[in-house]
Amino acid sequence: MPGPRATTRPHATIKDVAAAVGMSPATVSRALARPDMVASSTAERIRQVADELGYSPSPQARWLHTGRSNALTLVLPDITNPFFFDLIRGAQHEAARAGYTQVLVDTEESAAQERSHLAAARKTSDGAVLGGSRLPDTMLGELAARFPLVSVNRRIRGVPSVTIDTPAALAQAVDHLAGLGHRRIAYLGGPESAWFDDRRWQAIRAAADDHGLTCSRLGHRAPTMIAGEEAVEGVTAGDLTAVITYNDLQALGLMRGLERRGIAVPDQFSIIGCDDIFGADLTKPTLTTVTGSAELAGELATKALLERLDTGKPPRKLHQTAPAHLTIRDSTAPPPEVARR
Amino acid sequence: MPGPRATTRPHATIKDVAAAVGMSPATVSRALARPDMVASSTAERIRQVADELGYSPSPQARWLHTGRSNALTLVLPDITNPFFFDLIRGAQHEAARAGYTQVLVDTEESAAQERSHLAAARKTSDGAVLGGSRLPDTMLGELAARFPLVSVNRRIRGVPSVTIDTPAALAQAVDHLAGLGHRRIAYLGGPESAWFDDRRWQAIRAAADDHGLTCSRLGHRAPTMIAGEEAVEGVTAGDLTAVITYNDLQALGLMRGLERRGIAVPDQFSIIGCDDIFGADLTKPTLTTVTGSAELAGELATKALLERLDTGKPPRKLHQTAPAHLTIRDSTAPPPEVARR
DNA sequence: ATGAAAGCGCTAACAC
DNA sequence: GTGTTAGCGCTTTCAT
Repeated sequence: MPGPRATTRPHATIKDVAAAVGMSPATVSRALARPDMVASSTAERIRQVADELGYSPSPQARWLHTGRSNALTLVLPDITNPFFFDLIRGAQHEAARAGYTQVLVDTEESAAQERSHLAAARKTSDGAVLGGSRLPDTMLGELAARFPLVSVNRRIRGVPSVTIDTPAALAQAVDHLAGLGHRRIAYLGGPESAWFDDRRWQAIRAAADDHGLTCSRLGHRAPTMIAGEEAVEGVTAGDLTAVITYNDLQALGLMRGLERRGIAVPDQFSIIGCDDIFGADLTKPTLTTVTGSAELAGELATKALLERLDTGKPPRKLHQTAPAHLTIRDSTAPPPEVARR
Repeated sequence: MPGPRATTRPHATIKDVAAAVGMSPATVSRALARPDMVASSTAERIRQVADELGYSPSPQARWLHTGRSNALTLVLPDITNPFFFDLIRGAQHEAARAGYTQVLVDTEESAAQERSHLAAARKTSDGAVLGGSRLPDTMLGELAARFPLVSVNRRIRGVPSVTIDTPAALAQAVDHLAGLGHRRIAYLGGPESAWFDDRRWQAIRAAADDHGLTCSRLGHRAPTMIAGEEAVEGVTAGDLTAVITYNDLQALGLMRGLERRGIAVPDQFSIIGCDDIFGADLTKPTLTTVTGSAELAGELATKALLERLDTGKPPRKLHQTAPAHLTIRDSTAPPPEVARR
């Protein structure tokens, strides 16, 4: 019985090619993988016949021997967050360049999903890049010992990582606000499970201290526009004149929320975001934010992963940093009390 | 010699499990795949041991017999176009639900890359969803005969497809403009290789005719913000009062371009986009545009692909349509001559 | 209900 | 330079 797959004709196999050229499968294998181990004339002939038959070796069968699938997995907490777009593209570029296929999975911010996806990734790919993992450090450390892993924007003992240096740029952001005359600012936090949340807060607070600014922390919020919009109450409750948010999505939401309340940005209130996602320069006012190349981070992470795969050892530079800087746009201005003078 | 992969311990195999429970690999295979073919007590024991050993069958080895990789490929011309984000997520959802892995590839608008990626996809996955293919119809038709394919937003003879019904919504868009009093409108075209470009134009022209509007076609442009911004000249050259663009990216770019020229949207000029991407409601003015669920389209396409895989036959409904509608925001208003009265 | 054995497509020793 | 052979992890007859 033909069965369900009868409609798609099976691929030509190495045997078909071998039969067609009247040689053994081994010779065909060599001709294709290591042409120098074979008479150049036969190599040529085999290549040609393989082409005619549309043959190319099956990655799966090859895997049995080599243990390599030539695929990498990119694990993301939320594909729809624009921040990840460039990361995806950077990683994809680098993977393709090295002849690897990229598998993309979205864990939808769920640690459980991340676990199961990683378990699957172990079987189907040679390694994984984790963009903002939600799993505990210990688990990631253990996993990384058995399965090549590179973490993006989260530093974990024993796990190679690439981190965008947003803390440095956030210090610039505070400088910027201080320079404008702001005295009372705050940080609108991200998810508790986000490794970077605390780092960003520390960087901001330290810089605020340097300038003698009052700086409070406005709890933990989801990294979404909705969450930013909902934060309006907390933001307007005190006597703040500026807020730095965990990410741009929050900043955009907050901006919308303030506008709806009739609070003008930046005249009455300044906002600084983080990530410089698509859309940050489309709003009115455009968003002052921290720009770091997620694309570069994706490239570096994949490169590190590939290095690990090639050498079998952790990459030379275990923890890498990609630069970031403050991009000043229109959502920041002197606070009302200064502007009025 | 240990070799490069010495650091990662190999997975437990079916043999390990078999040895651990003192039974044959065949029984283990059955216990896991068809528990009903095995004594329930042994099935239970095997499952438990497999768990302890962290064993699960290798997809690659399984592929040798079944010819199935349990992976689907999603082929996109440009990952960074926000339009595709929801498509990605919808497809991913559906794939995950059915126990499939999703492989994502970005062809960067290149037909050559698309070809080579599809060739690779044939080996590594069971089928592919094409989001806006740039390949000729004939090639896709032939390929689809050998490899399960579903096309999104492009209808091809013999290839199952899911199309977002933007033409219907664009007719609404023209109605909307006519209702506001516009008499001379235009369509800013997309890439020539985009199947939908002509369809959109036809829909707009037909609707314009119905209303007795003058409607011109403003050539072919890349589906990017830059291209939209560059189109300002052409748009302002005539005596137009409104433009409908191929997609939102162009619309956003055009809006920016007009603003820079001091032309007020919507008071002096109305703009309607297409896709309702992230950012379309962030701009000021917010963008009137055509909203269609790319997520739904991704889901439907993947569902159709899975049906094809399960039954071996083309899906019941070869060509599906996902609804779309006009979302009226702030980038459209009566033209100056009407407003003045 | 379970086991033995063959074989999927390919590669890598090991002959010759 | 090329062929033979064994075997990767798994499923599936075919026996028992």
